[in-house]
Amino acid sequence: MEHTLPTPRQTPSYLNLFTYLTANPSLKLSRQLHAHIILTHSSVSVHALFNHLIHTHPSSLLFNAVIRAYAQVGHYQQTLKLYSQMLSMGLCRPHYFTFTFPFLLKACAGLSLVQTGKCVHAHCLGFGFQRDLYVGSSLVNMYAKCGELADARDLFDEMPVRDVSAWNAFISGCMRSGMIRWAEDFFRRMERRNVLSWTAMISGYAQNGLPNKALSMFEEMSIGGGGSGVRPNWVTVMSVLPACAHSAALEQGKRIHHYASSVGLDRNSSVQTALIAMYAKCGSLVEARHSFDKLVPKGVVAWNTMITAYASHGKGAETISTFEDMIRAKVQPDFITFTGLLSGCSHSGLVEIGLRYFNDMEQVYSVEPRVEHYACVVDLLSRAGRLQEAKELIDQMPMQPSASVWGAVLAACRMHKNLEIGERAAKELFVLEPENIGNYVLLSNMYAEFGKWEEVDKLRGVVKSLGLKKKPGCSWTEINGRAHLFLGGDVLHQQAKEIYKLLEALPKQMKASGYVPDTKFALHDVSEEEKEHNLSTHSEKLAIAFGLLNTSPGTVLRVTKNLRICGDCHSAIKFISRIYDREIVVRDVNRFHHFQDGSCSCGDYW
DNA sequence: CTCCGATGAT
Repeated sequence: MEHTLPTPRQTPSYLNLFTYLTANPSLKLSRQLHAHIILTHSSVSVHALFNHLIHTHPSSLLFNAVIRAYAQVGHYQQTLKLYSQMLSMGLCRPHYFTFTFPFLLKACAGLSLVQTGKCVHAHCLGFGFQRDLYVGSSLVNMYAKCGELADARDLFDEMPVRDVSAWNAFISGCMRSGMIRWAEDFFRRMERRNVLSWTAMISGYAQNGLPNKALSMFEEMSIGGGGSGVRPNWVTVMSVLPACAHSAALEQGKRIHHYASSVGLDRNSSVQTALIAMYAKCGSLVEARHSFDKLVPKGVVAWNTMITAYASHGKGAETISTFEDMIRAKVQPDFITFTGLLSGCSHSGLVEIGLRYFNDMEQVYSVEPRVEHYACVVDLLSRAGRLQEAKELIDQMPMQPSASVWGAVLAACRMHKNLEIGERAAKELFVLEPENIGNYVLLSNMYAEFGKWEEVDKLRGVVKSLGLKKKPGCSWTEINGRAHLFLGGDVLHQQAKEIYKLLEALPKQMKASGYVPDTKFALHDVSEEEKEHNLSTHSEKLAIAFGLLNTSPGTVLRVTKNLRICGDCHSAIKFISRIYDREIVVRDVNRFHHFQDGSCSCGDYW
């Protein structure tokens, strides 16, 4: 009769477990220990037990069993440590290694330890496993995951037989290293593709900033791949949702949600978590919250997602109350929880509360502050205009300030028109990340605001000599499931005439109700009149005008911009929301703005 | 036994 370990509700005393396992030496140890690690979510008792067993019944079978168990639950350091311990005890019966090497290589791959991986590779050769299919796939995977694509390729070519896993391993390694073309090439050359092949491509596209390719690949898989019997699984769905989130493709996200429900994949908690994030990033906090409420039990990632969602939408009170709910639910926060919480305080101007959480995070919540948290607090102080305190905090940091820290200072200096500290921050940034165009643009914009055109020219020269290119601003909006993209000053659009007509009428209407265009956001040294015109053609305005023209009254407009929203546009959109009686949700690189009845959810604090 | 894996700030 098959013996089973007790469930966690009846967690055995250590002695019982020990007696139980030592009394049954013929039991399938791997399965038993594996089950125990999973059920108790802890390897502590197993580890202690193992140490006793190894002194009473030392055998390579026991080592292999535990190595396998640790590898399968992702405790890779333990996996590798046990292997070397085993060798040092003189236990190396080769025939047990058949199943061990793939696990060791998985551990090396997971930890990105290419040197250790090479050692294991040598052992594989030494024990004569170089022609084994699983060892071969595992080696390809190990080298590919560690970024050693040439070695991976050589091993792949040398395999006497290649199954679909070897192809998949190589493809996902290419994607991880950003070698999209190689991945595409191999994917096309495959004779047989399984669900992992498709998912590797989809997640690879999503993670390499090509959300549209990820989405079309998902479509192709669902329609074109359906014929060959490959259906998306929960990993596929979980991987494609960030692509919807990235491109703010709400309609497509809803369709995928619907698909997931129809095949029962929406019961998977990782899928549900990805749905929360997708809805939040597509601008629909209501649906995000709805998915969050349906998810039971909620893990730390789900809580983090909801907290961060509120933070990015500028809902400070909700950010905090969700965090407090999480604590009450006895879920241990992690470092991401605090980046969400602190940035939420920052976006909502809750300076004192944010500082209190920062002080409590280590003592009360046992989360050690990292440089990201300092960046959030520096942002919190700087945004509120407390630049001096921000500088003092930077001086007291226990680690080197990162680019994000100085980046927060620079952005706030622009907001508060502090050229002196801004120049200092920019100087640091030019050393820390000389290739980041954004910093030059930001400083240049500050010089422009101060009318220092010769400094603007100087910086422009620096940017040119470094060979950096300015990112063109663009905005897009989704109508009937199709995205419509606009560049600043776009005149090529089919409806350009109507769009410009609508926008040209705006200044008059606005001036009549007391609005003054803020030309400091037009950053070229040209006449005031021209500056006004430049402003009227910013991509976010074009996208909104297009939305007004093509949706029925009352429809919420959702616009996404690839850069930070412009200040003049911000005022104009507030105005538009009132005269056209529309709710307008704008997502920029940093956060969401909800415009309604002449005001914005950010309270002009951004 | 190997191949696909969600949440963060600036």
